Amino acid sequence: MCEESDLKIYSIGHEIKAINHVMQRKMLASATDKGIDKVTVMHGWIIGYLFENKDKDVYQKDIESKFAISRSTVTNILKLMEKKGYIRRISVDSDARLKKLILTDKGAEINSVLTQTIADNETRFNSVLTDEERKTFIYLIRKLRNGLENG
Amino acid sequence: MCEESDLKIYSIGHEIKAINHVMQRKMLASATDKGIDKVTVMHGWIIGYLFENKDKDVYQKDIESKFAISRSTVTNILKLMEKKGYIRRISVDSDARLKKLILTDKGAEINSVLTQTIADNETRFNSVLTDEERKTFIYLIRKLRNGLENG
DNA sequence: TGCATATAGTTAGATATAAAACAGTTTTAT
DNA sequence: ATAAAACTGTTTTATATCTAACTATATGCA
Repeated sequence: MCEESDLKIYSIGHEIKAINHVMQRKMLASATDKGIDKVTVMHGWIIGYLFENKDKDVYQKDIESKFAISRSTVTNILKLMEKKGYIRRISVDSDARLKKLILTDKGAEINSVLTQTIADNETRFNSVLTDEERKTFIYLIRKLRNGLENG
Repeated sequence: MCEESDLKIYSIGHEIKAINHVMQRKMLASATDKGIDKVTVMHGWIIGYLFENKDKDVYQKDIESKFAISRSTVTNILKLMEKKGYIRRISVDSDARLKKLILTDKGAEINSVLTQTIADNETRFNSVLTDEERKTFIYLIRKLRNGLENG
């Protein structure tokens, strides 16, 4: 039970926060370089997702499941993104409950500027660990969560 | 580059959130059972830390480094905890910059009720994985972070 | 047809979180 | 001695996050 191998939840949380933080810094640097809005990592991911799926219908609920955030968080984030002019949220006739998400020109511009940075981040994130290590890591974090949930 | 072994930061974040969530639920259940305030996981950790170190001087900056949260977040959390009556924050003569943290009786009572739940959480968290797996996990998450930071 | 249930999204309230700018206080170096 | 630098904590501003209660709509079944 030595300090080194004792696992604290807040320590893991800290590593994750640090990882996010590095990504955020790189995105801010790119945005400043290119003279575009400084967007958060999550905004960047959502913009990228909408760009990739611009030929399909994407609704708020899809963001919820894709990024595993609560419904109300989705509302908040997307409202803010709309206010900043990156997306529009449009009611559709087929189902009045849904709001379809459309990337604006401004959103698309941000995507084109940040795509490389985000891709670099993802690539680096996936190249730091070997394939084997990455599989192990995913296995372990899921085991941890399941073990805790079913305990 | 198949979906299964592709590592997304938000996926990891999601696992961590889920883990925290399980702990939070268990703490709320305990608090309801015993008729005490419902405290957050972080409040529980801080209360436990102050109880363990009640013979030592603990300042706000110690919370900052112990739990790896920013200075302003520490201010917010501790102010809230003081408002709820779990702690007091006292200026000391030796150094006017410091605020010493004192666990109140109410804080100590919460500690005595939640200690078992928190310890159970920690124990389970540390028994889900074998020693070997735990070491591997810590190694991998640090490698991930360092690789990203120095890339 | 019509009611119960499920689904999509919003709002309110609470907490967490960080960066930046700030105000004192203490230490260090010259 | 004093000026610069470092340290500790606060405030402001902005964002993220959840739960619970809510509105509105759609679907399914009896």
